[in-house]
Amino acid sequence: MATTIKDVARLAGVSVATVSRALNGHSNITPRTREHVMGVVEQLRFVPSSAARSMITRRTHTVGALLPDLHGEYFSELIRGIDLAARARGLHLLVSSSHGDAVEAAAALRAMNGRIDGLLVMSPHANADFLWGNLASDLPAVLMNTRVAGATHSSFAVDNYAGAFAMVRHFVDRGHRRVAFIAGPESNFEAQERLRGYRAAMAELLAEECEQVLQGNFTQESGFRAGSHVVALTDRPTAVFASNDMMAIGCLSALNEAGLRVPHDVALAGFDDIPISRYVNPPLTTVRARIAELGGLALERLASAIEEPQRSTIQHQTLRADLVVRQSTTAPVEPRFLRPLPHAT
Amino acid sequence: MATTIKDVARLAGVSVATVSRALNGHSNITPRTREHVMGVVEQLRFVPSSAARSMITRRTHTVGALLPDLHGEYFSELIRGIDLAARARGLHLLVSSSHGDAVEAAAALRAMNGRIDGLLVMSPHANADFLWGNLASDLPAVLMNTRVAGATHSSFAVDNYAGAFAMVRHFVDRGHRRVAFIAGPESNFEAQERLRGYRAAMAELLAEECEQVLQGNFTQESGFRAGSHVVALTDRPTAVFASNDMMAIGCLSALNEAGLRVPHDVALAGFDDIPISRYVNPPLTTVRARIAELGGLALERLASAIEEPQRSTIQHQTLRADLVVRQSTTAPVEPRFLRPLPHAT
DNA sequence: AGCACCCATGGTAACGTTTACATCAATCTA
DNA sequence: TAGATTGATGTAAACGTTACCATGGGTGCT
Repeated sequence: MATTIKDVARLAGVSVATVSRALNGHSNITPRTREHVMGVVEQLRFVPSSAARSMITRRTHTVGALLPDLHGEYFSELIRGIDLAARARGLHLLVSSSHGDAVEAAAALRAMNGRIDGLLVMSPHANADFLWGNLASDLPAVLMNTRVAGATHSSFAVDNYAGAFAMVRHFVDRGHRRVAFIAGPESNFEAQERLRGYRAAMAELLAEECEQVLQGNFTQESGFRAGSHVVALTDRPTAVFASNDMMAIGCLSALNEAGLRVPHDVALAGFDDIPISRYVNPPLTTVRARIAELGGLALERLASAIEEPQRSTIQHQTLRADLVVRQSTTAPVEPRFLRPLPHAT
Repeated sequence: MATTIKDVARLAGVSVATVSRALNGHSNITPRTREHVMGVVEQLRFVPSSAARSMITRRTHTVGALLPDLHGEYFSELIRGIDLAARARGLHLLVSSSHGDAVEAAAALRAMNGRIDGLLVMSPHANADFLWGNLASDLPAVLMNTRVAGATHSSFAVDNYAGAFAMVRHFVDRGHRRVAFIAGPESNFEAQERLRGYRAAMAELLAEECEQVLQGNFTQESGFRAGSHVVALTDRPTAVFASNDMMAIGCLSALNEAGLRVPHDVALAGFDDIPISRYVNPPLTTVRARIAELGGLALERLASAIEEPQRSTIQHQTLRADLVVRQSTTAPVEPRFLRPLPHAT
């Protein structure tokens, strides 16, 4: 049988209220009494039941994270950012991912009800109806890289559109004309935005050229397939812009296997700047999405929305997505002649 | 104000007990009544308070995961495996990571107390004393790749020792004599085991040669540094065995920048077989650790320990770690000759 | 027809905390 | 010195659910 606050009270010779006050650091208690009580708490290795506690305080000190399929460094970065910020705030993190469809995601959301004080959402299934239908109306929530559902929730997003646009501009600046694009999953909001940025840039900067969009789903494997496809094209593009780094790496592998060298034969770029991108060969030009920061900021915002619901207003913040130029798009120089990389941080 | 079971009972014209029975699928209730009640539940969008529920049932339907710093694909794979298995069992997942030291980890553990029905542990700080001192004695726990603390908890582990041994044998079979090793963090149990495997194999298979161990901490960056170091060595090793894939990839990058080609000039291998390993250039020879499977198995075991504590015995299971030979250690062939050139015309 | 039994349902006591309110001693003020 | 004030502590009522026990209407058996 677990020890309860009553056991502590009895052994310490005080009332349960006093124990509670000691535990919660209330001011109206003698330091002497507090020490004494805490001593007994230590002795009994007592830990208050968080269930009972959160039943009455209506706080769980836990936030949920509704995430899409967890794959690759993108998500370990995201979770890392969230977890770090959560720990700093003394919040626990309940993760839920891998929902095949909206029904599953909805079920996951329902199941979280009552277990969490707030919710971070990054889900392809998340739209206005979905959230409205499955979220307790008074549950603070912050959206990440998700289709903004009216103005019902705060949101943070990477500027996928501008990032993609900038990348195309980079290619154009370097003289490329035939720039292919490897798209992400159609249902994914980020993928859509990146595609939109690509299309807009192509239309504006290379009006005479046709856009060329290859299918992909953000996995390395799909990048590999797209890469194989690029190789076989009659009018081969001189540059390939994969809409995330994982696909770029898969694509790179396919190009290499086909004997094409990057950037000599084909320039290649990705999106996200996951940590590994610096270390592939050649180092990958990409757009820095600062995923961990995104997660951290979203959590901070959520935490303050939880702490003072009245003061917090709905805000939408967009994080700059900066171009990170590395060798996969720069001059075809033998690696051995390159200077040490000026590593951007 | 949130709706409670009483509101449902009142509106449905039944007692709270009946509503509870309907919700929990008890048998002693008329289908007709159940339907009626569930109708009202839907109508009111009622979700039972899990705090109140777990207070009386002493079940949270949540498992905790105490993990080390989350970095890279290793952890996204691990979490993915755990999350998938947890979802299948209807369990929630509370993650806690990024603890700088044992004190922080202990605090995290304490804080989880009462919130979880069981715990998965993968932590460099976890040893017998640590667990005994901070874990409620009746909390089921399963260890993953962690120093086995007596026989107090079940555990799952990758056979790091055998995997490392096999990799050295692979190098030796291919004619290498000077095989360097990039170690992981000293405090990390897996790193220790891999190092031990390397040392044993060197002693047994290459008795005349000296082992050569370079420092590392499992990050790409440390692999990069180790790689730079390798380049500068007077008696350069012909093979480098990085004790995880991330470091291998970082090392590869350093070797490339220095103008050394893999596997032509130096053979290179990693450990883990994270998904990206297939897609680097050249594809990385490694040892498959099946991380996601490990996480899934550990969760399954934990779940059954939770469900029938009396029947579950303490077991230690070791997962085979198989060699995966790719091009980073095989014949020095120009990539361009590996496949017939598919001509783009 | 009468009796025993079953089973759906209702009433209510837990579960372990926090918190408003009551109490009481001690100190301060006039 | 008496009354007011402060501040520490105790008492008990919540919080929302489940589980035990009681109840009573219906069914089956003799």
